[in-house]
Amino acid sequence: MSDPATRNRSRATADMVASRANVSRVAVSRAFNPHASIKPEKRDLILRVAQELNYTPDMAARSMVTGRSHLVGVIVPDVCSPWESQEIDALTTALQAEGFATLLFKTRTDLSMDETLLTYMKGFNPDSVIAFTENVRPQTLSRVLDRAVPIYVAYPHGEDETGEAPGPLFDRLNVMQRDGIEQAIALMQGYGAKRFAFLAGATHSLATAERERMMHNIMAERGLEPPLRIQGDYTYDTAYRETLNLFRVGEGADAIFSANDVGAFGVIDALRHDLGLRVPQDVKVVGFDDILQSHWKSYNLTTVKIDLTERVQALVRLILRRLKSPSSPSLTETVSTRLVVRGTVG
Amino acid sequence: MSDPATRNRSRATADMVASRANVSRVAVSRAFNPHASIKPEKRDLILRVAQELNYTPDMAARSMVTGRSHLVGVIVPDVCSPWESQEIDALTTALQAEGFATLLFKTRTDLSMDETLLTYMKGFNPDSVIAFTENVRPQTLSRVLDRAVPIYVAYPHGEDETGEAPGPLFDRLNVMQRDGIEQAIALMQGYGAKRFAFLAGATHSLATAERERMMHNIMAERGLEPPLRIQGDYTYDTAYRETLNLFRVGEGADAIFSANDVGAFGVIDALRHDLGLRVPQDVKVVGFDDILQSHWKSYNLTTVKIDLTERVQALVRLILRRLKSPSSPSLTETVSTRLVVRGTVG
DNA sequence: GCCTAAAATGAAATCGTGTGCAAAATGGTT
DNA sequence: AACCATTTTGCACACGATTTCATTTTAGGC
Repeated sequence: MSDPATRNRSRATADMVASRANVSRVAVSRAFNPHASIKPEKRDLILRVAQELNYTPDMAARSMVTGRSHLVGVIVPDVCSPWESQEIDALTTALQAEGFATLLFKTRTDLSMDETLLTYMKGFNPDSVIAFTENVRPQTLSRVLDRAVPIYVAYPHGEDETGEAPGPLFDRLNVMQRDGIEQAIALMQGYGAKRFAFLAGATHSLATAERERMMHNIMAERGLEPPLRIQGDYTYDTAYRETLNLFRVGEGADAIFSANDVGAFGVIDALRHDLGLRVPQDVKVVGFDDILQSHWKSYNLTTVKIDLTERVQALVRLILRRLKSPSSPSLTETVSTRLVVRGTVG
Repeated sequence: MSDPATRNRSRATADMVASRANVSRVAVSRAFNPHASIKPEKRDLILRVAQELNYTPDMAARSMVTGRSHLVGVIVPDVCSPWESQEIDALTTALQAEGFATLLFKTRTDLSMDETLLTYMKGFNPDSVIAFTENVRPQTLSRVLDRAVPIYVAYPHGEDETGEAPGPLFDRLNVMQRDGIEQAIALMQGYGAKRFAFLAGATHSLATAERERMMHNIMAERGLEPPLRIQGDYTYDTAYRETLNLFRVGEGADAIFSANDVGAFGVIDALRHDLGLRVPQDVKVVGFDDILQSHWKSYNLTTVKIDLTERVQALVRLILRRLKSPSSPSLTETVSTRLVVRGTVG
């Protein structure tokens, strides 16, 4: 009864496998490590016995000694948002393929609990952290987490109000937003748009700020007057409401560029179902992201596509490279954008 | 230089905090455990020093001795699916509030890699596992994972083709699908629907099977002839295509009940944009789930709502109760459904 | 100031694994 | 058969915490 193999009903350990296979515990460890040197027949035997006992190496114990948890922390404000859920989906798939598991955390929209959340996450020792949110500042991330953890912020980093740059330990994932935006404006202009409007995302978002700035630049270059501005927050409901406001109180527009697709849906529905305007005949609409819903016939949205596969692959490439050589200089990957033409312009 | 507090640049350990605060490592451990007995001033000192050193207890080390990883494994086929992403969102929020982190895994739609995935997940020692998928059979789950891990399958368990029941260790989360379905049929019938059709979800899905069975029962009770059947797979594209097929090749229908909301969107778009039929005047449509997109004006879908908050709270309640008393008899929580009336029936 | 019950303390054992290192086994050559 | 190079093996330690348990300190009542 003192045989470790039968002592306990809970998880099997390497010791149990060892005693059952008449080998040392070290051999069991080596059998599960592809690079370790162990006689092939011995490894086969051990793996067979391990399977019988339903044994799997304990990641927690393993991570203590190797220093690798095989966990990647992912921070998101809303898993429900189509774009974010698609990013999480693609990322989880890619990480899984590389042997990492996704540790998912949700931030609240207010910034109050940031540090608590990050501190909690830190306890799990993620090998890397990816923040799909602008609710957490990069500076806070790098302060709370240990500097040894590679951090990725899937948005333009920018400097915050303190003027402090994120520091050299941040690898960058650039999205060449300009290409797609330029194509979008050109297309709308080509179909005769005169009065442009920009539907902004959340106020503190750097991504929407960058998109807006580029739109201004491009329009100036083309001799167009600056666009009107609608303050949104990336949600359907706000986009809907503020579009009504623009056309009822304000002057209206004949071309609306939304900082994201979901916002564009709100714009379209407000125009069609409440204002009695036709899209694209009366008003042209372009979105940003190209989420799965954008090809649904009710919207059939012309939009600036960020290639998600390309983006996630670049991200994973950055992570793996950084984990392999933690002190190498800061890297940058660049992802392109391009306009996907559907039915909301002309 | 041998002072542990300054020895290493990486994560701070309890030892470093201890030596810096002139206390024993045990005291540090107790300072972070709310129930431990330690003099308040001492705890305050330790917590202050810990904060200075940016110390956080290592979950991996902690879990080895306590046996609790504070991880909950979540298995999902598609994070992008609106319903599932909303479930993950609500669940992650609820789990976070209870001190658990979400460990997210994606299954492939084919069943081939099941065991590999589960085995991998097992290595992380999740305290509990929730499968939002029918791609993994409960039997496989309980076989691969240790029986000590409470498993939740967020779908009707049913018996599989082997006739083997999942076993007594599964707590159950029942969804009272009948209430909502009955209301839906009554409403459609009240508005004069004569010829019903059911848009089924994926072929192997037990949830869609149950919905279909109930629809049949209810219609029989009301003296209605059995509905036509459209084979879908929960996706928009298939729903769209098969609806076209039903009306072009088949006889058509004037009331379509979809096994999920996304499918209903496909139905609506096929009717309106391709078949030139009006919803709800010519064809009435009801969905199932009530996802966030269902109130969008372009669809404004009448649908059977599963209360997500209620459902997730029940799930978390089950998990916590099971973790507290692992050997208590199998529990069942029940979640209601009800019809949300919008604009696609009358 | 003394006695007792309760609270606080720290040394040592423990959880399950990977790794450095020295010893042993193996295989191929002369 | 003796030699050397290479592979394989196992002991002992490390990782970073928690938890007994025996001991010391504190607090409270007389």
